[in-house]
Amino acid sequence: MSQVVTRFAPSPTGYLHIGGARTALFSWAYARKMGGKMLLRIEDTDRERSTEAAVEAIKDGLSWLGLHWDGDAISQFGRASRHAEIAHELIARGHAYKCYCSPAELDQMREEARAAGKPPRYNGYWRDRDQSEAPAGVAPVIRIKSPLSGDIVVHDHVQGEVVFKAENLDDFIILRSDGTPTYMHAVVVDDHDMGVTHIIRGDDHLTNAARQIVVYNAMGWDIPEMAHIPLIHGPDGAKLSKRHGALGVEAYRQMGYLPEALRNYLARLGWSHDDDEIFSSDQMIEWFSLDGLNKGAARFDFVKLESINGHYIREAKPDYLYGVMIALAEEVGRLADLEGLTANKATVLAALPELQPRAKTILELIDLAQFIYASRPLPIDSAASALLTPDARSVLGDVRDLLIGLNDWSVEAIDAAMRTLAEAKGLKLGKLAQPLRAALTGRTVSPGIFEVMVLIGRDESLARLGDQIDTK
RNA sequence: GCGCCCAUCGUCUAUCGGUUAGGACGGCACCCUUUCACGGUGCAGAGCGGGGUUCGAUUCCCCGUGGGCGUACCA
Repeated sequence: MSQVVTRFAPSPTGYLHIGGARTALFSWAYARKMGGKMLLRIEDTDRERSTEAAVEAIKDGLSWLGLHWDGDAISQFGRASRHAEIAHELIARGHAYKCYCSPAELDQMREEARAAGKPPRYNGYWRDRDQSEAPAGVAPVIRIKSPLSGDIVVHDHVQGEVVFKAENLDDFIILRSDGTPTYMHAVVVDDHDMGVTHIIRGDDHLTNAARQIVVYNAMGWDIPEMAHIPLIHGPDGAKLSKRHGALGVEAYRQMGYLPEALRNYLARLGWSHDDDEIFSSDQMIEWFSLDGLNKGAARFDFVKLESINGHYIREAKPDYLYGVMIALAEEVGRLADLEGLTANKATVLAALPELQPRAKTILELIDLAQFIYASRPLPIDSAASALLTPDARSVLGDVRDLLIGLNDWSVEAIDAAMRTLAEAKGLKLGKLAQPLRAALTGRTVSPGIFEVMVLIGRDESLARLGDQIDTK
């Protein structure tokens, strides 16, 4: 059997949205699994809506997710002459013809069909009409002769055998009056010329598959294997709106998601391998098969994405995370954080193992690191200031006295000293630790407060403590 | 309107005729604990409705219902 060739064929009218990313992921995984190739074709025949910026956004998105395509991206628009050539060949073979109908006539046909309870379609007016009847000055379109009877069946790896009655398909346009190809025609010619063996795409194309088969048959070309995967829906079951996640993958990066987490989450939306939830790209490639694809649409769930993201943050190496934090702070314009993170690299790196289990996104990770480079006197949030009562401040005075006399500035030594002090004063450790946390971080939530003290150092710790004791 | 697709806990899913219907996220409770997380333990939670087929249906078939997609000289 020949080598497997899949393709991802987005139209560059915007960013790489989440549904497209998943389609690409499956095409990529299948190609890798089979030792084949995944090609990238930019469907830019709609000159009005296609932009170069979108092409770049799509490529960036794929690269960020680690979905590398083979060879150069192919521009569909650049192949227009080939599409026209095939359209004319189809006429020569008697499988297509020129149609001179006006838009008004077409509208009327659709109205009549609808009124008769039939699918709105072209009635084949010029199918067998002699070209000599052509009206003068009208540039014709080229339509393909769709079979008049019988069934067209799509053999789909996900949906099974899907049967369409020929009478429900009309003679659709393959070449516009301006000589440019329609999508339906260009896709077939390109997939054939590119040697695509497996088409994996959204099931919004399932009906199109039947029409495309008409073109394959007319040309006598082999029909590729097909797998129409269900679409991703929003939390409400309806189409995915922007508010519900229909964003470009770069938006996910900016929200602080790791590419490996997004990739893992997307993989589990519509595909599964037993009960496995967390897996690497390599494992996915090893396990992937078209049989594992689901038929029903899945709903996008940010909460689960966050959970998976949290997992990958916990597992990650600090230096990798540090790099992501820096890049993200820069990308989203958090300059103060970028500066603090950069100036305190060693401390941030040392703190990361404490921070990681507490963050679900990289943005949260940055927030958690702020205590390291916050400048004095620290801003104290409302919950923290509520802890700094007069009583608490006086306890902090005792804490400071104790700490000043401490020779060994380690977590163990501070811990032991604090416990002794708490016991001596008949207080629970929390009564000392919470006000201390408020004073040292300005918040009520942080890593272990003794770890914090070691991280920021003795001088800074005592200074921040002093700010709260002396200010009152 | 017409055509096509889909349907298991709130969500993502396992099951490929016989299971106490399993896992994950989320929820709740408890444990751990200087806060918050992390981690651990436990609990609640599902086969859309109705007909068949079968000794036996979540699983196969039909109807209904509910979603989705398509129906362009867009892709």
